[in-house]
Amino acid sequence: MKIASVILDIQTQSLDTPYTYAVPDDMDGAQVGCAVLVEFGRRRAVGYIIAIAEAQEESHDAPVSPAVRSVAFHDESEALPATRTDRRVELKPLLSVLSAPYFDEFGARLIQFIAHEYIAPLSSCVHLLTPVGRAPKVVKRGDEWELQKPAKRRKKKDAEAAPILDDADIARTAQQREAFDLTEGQMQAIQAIEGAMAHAAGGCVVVDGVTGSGKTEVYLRAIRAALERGMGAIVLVPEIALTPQTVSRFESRFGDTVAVMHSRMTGGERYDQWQDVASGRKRVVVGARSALFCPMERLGLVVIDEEHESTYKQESAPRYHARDVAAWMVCELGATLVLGSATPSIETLCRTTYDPSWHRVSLPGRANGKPMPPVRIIDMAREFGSGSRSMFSRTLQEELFAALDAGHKAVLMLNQRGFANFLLCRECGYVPECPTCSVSLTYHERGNMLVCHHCGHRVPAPPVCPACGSPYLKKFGAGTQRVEAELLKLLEGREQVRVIRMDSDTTSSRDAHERLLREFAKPGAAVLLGTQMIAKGLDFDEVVLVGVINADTQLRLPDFRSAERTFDLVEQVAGRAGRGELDGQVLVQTYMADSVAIQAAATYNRKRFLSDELPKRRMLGYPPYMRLANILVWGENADEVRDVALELDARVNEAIRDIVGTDWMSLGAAPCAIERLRSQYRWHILIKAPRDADIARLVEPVIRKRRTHKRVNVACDVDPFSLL
DNA sequence: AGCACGCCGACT
DNA sequence: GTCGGCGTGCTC
Repeated sequence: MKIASVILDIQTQSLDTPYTYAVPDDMDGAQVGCAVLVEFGRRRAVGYIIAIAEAQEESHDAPVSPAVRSVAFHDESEALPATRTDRRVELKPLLSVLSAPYFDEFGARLIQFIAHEYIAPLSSCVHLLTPVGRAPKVVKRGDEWELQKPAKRRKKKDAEAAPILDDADIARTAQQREAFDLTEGQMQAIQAIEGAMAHAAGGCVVVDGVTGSGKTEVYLRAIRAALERGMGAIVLVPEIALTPQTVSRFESRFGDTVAVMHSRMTGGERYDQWQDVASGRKRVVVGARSALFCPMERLGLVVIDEEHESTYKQESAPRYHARDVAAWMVCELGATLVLGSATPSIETLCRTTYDPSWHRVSLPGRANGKPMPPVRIIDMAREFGSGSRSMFSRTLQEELFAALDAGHKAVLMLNQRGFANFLLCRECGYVPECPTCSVSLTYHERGNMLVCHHCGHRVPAPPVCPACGSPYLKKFGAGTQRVEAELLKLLEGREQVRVIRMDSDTTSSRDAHERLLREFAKPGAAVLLGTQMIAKGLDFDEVVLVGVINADTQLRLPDFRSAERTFDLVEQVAGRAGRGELDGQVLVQTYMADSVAIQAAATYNRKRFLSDELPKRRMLGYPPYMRLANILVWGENADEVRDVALELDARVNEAIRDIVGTDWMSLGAAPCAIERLRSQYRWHILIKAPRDADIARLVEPVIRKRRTHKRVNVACDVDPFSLL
């Protein structure tokens, strides 16, 4: 008889462990990766098989067999005392198989790796590998348990008839489409990648190339090399860079073997792509973070573009980092990882210095041989001192007019959406705050509203101070709407200049992003004004001027990565200028003109930035020298949240003392920087561990072995990106 | 999560 | 004497 290890699709901490079921002898198709229907207690549940094994029959004369279940999949035999539950002889049988396998043995190991590494529920990790919205469910109808199977989706006939092409054939076609003028750096990068592929030892190549250095061409050739070896490839790009522009570069090289996966597609569209990958019709996947988990056979290459981007870290369970999961996957599979960026993360740069299987190849020049545009820092404090009150410095105004009058384009970036940061009463100092979050509300010109950027709460802006009745409510700080308004005033008399605003308010509809960029791309003078979402990927030859309105908003955040993010942002946005024949220039306005992050970025001097930043990180015990884990505690009741946090803090300190020792430390329980979010009070406990530490070894027992509290939630963010 | 078992208060 | 409150514990 066979037995199956099953993860139940019930989202509860106390049930988040594999259960063992008997596979009936006459049941067909029960394999690893299948969804199955099981009986669990008095109810029914959907589960997923993560292992199948032959049951080891115990000797028949033993009156009470010590449990068939201890044929364990995990070695629990020595750890478990002989309790009453261990005497169970009968395993319940699987009731039925609900699907073809969603994943294989490797997928099952991947699920368990992520659950352990990120201390995440197994069931949430299973769903990384199941197609969205296609998984079966059971629901209670009255007192009956009813199975809901998603309707079978009919595929377009032509797609179904499409032949499965040979990887080598696709590679040959792709090779014919290649133009043969690579730079020295590109050739070195491709050599390094092919070398890593030949070793098949899970190597990583960091393609450290300035913007415009031709990283995409390197990816395309690496993919071709993978296909030549009969291997598939996955390319991850940040969600916002997943434009038709990007995708078409891959499609024009590899044709219709390219699948695209991102969150704006409908469930059905994504399922079609998922099916095409599973069936082998698509051998190249381009997608956002979650595309890493598509059912690719013989995966040989993972490319992560803009590797430093925070979008690769999932901010809800399982809180995995796609780069780090990909690194594990390629190691296990003997595949190759390629990380590309103009500004690789400090962790990645550091790893190339100590991990012999990680290599860095630098592409120091642009593919077209043009120099990087000069960057000028404009000290806004001095500007204000000399009498200028505008958010556009005089230099920026002059250069903007010059560029636009010549019929060229400009990009202006700032960090803040909305119109103003906040309202402030000049008589009593009152600042309107969100009723459910501990942050001030942002003023939006459209509809005269106050909006919370964390929970979306909206109220009409009060005409007078709600606290004292004073009419003197001043709008402080500049958002995209306000800059747009001022810009339009500045451009009076230049009506032919198009102004396009791009922020999350104007790009919320399905194809808005693309439509706005197309509008900007039309011939003639235009200004693209936007938040950070315009800092990367944008590639328009006619952009001669890039202006950063406020380069330091990021720098002021109480976050250990703020300097790195500022450096990255300025470097990335600078790369938008002068990409074509025309010379470009970059103007960076800041009130912190002396900061090393901004000065180093303006001179493209990463070495200088690192020599300032690394000693600080080392001294304060932050990555890349230490690993972080942030235990989050939240709930409606402030006292209960605090009590749970303090209790966990005690457990953490015990565990550090008893399990790991003095090279770990905890900063103790403290309220989060944003103390309240969506009516939930929030505390956290920050743990610092050695860089190569197994975080879960300490934190997992603390989190999983605790009695669950009805009104207080606990989660752990391993390798957090932000500590807010 | 969902359901049973279990031991104490007010009702057909 | 039963109905039912939600505390505790178990589910392969």
